[in-house]
Amino acid sequence: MRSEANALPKYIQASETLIRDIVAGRLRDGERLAPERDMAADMGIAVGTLRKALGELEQRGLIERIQGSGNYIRHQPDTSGVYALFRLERIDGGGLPSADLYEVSKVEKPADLPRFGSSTMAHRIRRLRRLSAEPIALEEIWLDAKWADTIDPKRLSESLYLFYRRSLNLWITRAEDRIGIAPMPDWGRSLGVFRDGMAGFVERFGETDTGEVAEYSRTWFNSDRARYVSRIR
Amino acid sequence: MRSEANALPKYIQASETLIRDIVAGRLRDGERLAPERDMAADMGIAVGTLRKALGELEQRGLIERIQGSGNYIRHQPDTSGVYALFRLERIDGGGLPSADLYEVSKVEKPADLPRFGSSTMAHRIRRLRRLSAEPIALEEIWLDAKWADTIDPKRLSESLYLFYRRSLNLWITRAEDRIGIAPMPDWGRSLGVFRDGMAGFVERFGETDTGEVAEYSRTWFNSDRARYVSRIR
DNA sequence: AGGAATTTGTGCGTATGTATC
DNA sequence: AGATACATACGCACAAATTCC
Repeated sequence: MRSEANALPKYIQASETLIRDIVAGRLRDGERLAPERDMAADMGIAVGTLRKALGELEQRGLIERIQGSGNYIRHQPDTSGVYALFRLERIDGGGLPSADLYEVSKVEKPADLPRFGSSTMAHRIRRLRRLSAEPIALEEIWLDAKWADTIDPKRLSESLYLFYRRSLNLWITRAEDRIGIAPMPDWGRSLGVFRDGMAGFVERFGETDTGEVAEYSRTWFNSDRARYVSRIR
Repeated sequence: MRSEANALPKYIQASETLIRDIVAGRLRDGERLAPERDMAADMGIAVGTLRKALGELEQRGLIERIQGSGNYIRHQPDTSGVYALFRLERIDGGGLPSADLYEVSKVEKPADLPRFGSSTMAHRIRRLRRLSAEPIALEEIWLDAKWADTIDPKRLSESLYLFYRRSLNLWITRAEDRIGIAPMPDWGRSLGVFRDGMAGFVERFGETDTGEVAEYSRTWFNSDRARYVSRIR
């Protein structure tokens, strides 16, 4: 029973409203939501419909539902949120991620680059990755030129995905990583990440909500100091 | 409203009944289930309750629900379902997984093994992993002895996780993988997986629904032939 | 081709169980 | 122990997609 033709189901409208409120920061981490009956009344929908929406949020890990207590926001914007896509950690556990910018340039996509995106040009970003100050990886990101004419290196100080969202309105929501072994790249010598020899190697294809591949990146990490972590399900 | 004290919710009873029927093969792949109203009547529960159970099955990928048509079994016992946790693929893409059993033994957990599970003993399973017949990895699985007194190698022919479920009633639903580089193990020489040198290395902690770590495994894979793939979000 | 029958999807309201405060 | 709040369960009505005749 939909109020308007062609409208999305109410439970999806409700969940998307709540998701926007959470990621926009209007609802803060740890905060308790209003009781389900009150929220449902406010939104003009039935409790069962709202509960279906809350179920979606729970699945995404945005809220925790505790019987007899309430529904609580679970959203750490600076760890799980922005760094959700960063999968390297120190062998001795954890570590706070940071990055030194090393190069930003706009170039023709080289022939040996995997195909992605629609433009023939791409921005190439090279960074030195650190975990708790220790250099652990070299990173080379290729951003399809479709998403930006130019990139101001001054604005790249923080998380790259944060920059994508804030400055380019580009939301990378999915990624496919392929992990293997490869020799470290020429441009990375003398940066103190590796002594020599082989490195852990991560290829990433970053996708938007629509499945478009906007970004391709390669990361070489020192497997003596760091490893790639994947949590499944 | 539960018919008996301490009983599981009806929707969980219903979903578990259906799951058993599917994995036991009583319901075959592609088969259409009876209409929801009929099934609910047969099981003596309300349609909404049954639908919640069917939602669980859909999430696990065991059925496909098509509006206006019906609910269909989707269960490829040896591909997507059981191998959902297998993350290696050939560099040239895909490949059908199989395994040769190499050793099964019950041993005291060595001191250098990471801590997991409650028992001091563990079953050690060593396998050669293939993708489309080509050897690509060595695998060493440590299953906490809590879950089985003995393991019959004859029953280990197929998927390990299928064996866990069917024979041990153990459901591995989550895992944490850590990927790096390591030298291949001594016991793996002469199995034709590697020429020499370093291998991709995957450590896995397999968890049950309750978060208990039941299994720890190490996999060494030939990075010339295979890579680890992680799809995010 | 088209309409009727079938089947799943959405939405509502209500009653009761159970965990938390 | 009582109040509050989420969880389970039921039944019904209508919408939307598919199938059948």
